[in-house]
Amino acid sequence: MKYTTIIDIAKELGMSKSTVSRALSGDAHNVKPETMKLICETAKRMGYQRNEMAVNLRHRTTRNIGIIIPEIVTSFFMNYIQQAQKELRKHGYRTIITVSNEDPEQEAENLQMLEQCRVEGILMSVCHKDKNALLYNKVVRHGIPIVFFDRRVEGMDASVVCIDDNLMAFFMVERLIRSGCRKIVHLTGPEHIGNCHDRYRGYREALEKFSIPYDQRYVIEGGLSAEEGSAAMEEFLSQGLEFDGLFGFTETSTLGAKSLLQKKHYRIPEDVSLCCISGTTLCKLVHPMVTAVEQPVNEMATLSCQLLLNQIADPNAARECVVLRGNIEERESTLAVKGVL
Amino acid sequence: MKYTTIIDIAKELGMSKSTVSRALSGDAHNVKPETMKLICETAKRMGYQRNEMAVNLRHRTTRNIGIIIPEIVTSFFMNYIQQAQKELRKHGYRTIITVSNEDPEQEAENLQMLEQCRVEGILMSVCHKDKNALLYNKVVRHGIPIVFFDRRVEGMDASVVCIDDNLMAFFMVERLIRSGCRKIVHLTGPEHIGNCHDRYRGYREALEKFSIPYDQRYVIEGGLSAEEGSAAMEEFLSQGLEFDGLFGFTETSTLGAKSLLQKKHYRIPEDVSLCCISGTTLCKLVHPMVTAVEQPVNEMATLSCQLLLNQIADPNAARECVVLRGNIEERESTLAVKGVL
DNA sequence: GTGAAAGCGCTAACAG
DNA sequence: CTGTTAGCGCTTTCAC
Repeated sequence: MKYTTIIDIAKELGMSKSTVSRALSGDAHNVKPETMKLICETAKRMGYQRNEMAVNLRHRTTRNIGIIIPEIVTSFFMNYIQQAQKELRKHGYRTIITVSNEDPEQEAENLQMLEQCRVEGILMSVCHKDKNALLYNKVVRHGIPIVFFDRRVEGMDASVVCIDDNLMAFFMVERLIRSGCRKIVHLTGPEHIGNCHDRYRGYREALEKFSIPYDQRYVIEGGLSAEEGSAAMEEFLSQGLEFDGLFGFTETSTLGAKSLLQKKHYRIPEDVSLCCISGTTLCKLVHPMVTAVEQPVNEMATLSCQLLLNQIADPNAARECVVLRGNIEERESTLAVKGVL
Repeated sequence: MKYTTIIDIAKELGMSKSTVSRALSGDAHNVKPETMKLICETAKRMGYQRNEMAVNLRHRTTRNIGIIIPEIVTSFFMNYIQQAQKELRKHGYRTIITVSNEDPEQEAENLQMLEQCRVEGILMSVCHKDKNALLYNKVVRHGIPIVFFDRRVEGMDASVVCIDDNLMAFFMVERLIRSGCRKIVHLTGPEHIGNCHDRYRGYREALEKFSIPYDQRYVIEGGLSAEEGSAAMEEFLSQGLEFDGLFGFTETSTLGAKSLLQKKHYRIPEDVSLCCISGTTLCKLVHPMVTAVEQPVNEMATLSCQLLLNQIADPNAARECVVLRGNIEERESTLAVKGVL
């Protein structure tokens, strides 16, 4: 397998590789139209494919952007990537996607790999709120701009795009309360994810607003996945406490909890008792049992790409911290029942 | 932003760049241990990051594998990527992921981009059963092995890993029939996706086995997404035909159809009336209303990676066509109701 | 409008 | 064990 090079083309046509290079990079100003046409045609005929490595090496720039996400099971990040890729491609950038699997070490490896591929900027959602913080700073100081999205990370010299977790959580819990819930379980997320602290605060603030006493037995770590959510719910149930509402951390863990409740033949007031913050299609499918805040994932992607590109264009551009607001999804109840657990 | 090069290190230590290169690539056999140590330390101190472009250019090989998938909304492909990436990384390969958005033109672009990045092989799930077939062949003939997965494509000189759509569909529909369904709607997929023909055949064969007359009004194109599935269901309902079961093409479109039925206050026999073939967590979450064949996505990923690596190692390795079998998921019914529509 | 030559950062013979 | 040299494929001055 031998790729055709500009030298092959030059030989074939008996001219210098410079001319071929010029023609192939569309420098109409410096090559006769007929030569141009001739070269392009033979290039096509010979199946020429420009070697990006060589170009990059020569140019000392790659048009590569790295994306680092913590997981791939949630559709949120998929949607993000989809949109970001679209946006970046428009500006002639390729994307290299890497997944850290919620593991800081793997994240560090990914970061290094991206540096070795000489990406010009990085879009990143961290897997731990501070474990790799020094590393991020090192990369940024080295001149590779990073834009953080979705997951909070503190004290970085970088732009951030995220949603107002605290406020959204407050809204959600407030809704539960207004619809009659008083004993609300809160499935939090893993301690190392910054956002869950903000949501927890929102939960407490909402309770406080309505003078509902806080009981820490109602707060339980529910992980990220459905399995974890389900297990956490089981753990909660084992305490034998009464409850009438649930506010979960991820959509998936919330659904996991719900499916456990169903298995145990709990009757759930379908339209209000569960809620979570998400950015996914999942909610929309899983019939109207979950009241959710929809994360504005497209906006997040577009914005973070823009911030990154700005910073690539002008390294001294001001860092920005954009806090987006989610859309609370009102969804009609299909089931008439609205009992208690 | 200037990256440290081996020359910088060589200068710093007053030795030749070859020695530095040797040390940094761990050639312990040809460099004195102390020099080795010295070099590695200064490299670290100076923040050296090997330039992959240069290495690739020199080596004339990239350790890059391209992945082309048609869409990113279904979790199936996400799971696939996750597993494939893990597998390939184990063997020292990077992955470049591209999404075609079900658009053959974009797929062609992706293919070209991957060639320009000199990937050593491609894992590919096509977006159209024949539109780019010539192109695929061209790439393969040029010496870049492709392994196709999940989506069928005919007449390629390449390995394929897929599931037995025909048989799985037959199983599913048979189950519906055995549980009492007689008027089964079939939401097929887009015509250009090869798999849906196999599933359609399975549907017909099952009907035939039980001597249930085929009525083409019960077969309707349901697209891929929830929205499409929902719209298709609406279209079906407008015909005013009775039905008591549904066999969908994708999990998402099936769920879309279900959510429409719910909105219209249909009562669905929760545990048997709907079914689809999928490879996702979605099914598991969406309480036990969908009987599904679980696509063995991990197996598919592992296998296709292996086939690809084999072919990279030995271009003349025989092409294989592996047909996997899905697992029919038995799921307990949580709702006691089991009425008719 | 075209060609000659230098060099991006690295590796791999070939000498010593 | 280490240094010298050539060259991967391409772009880009600088001449002509």
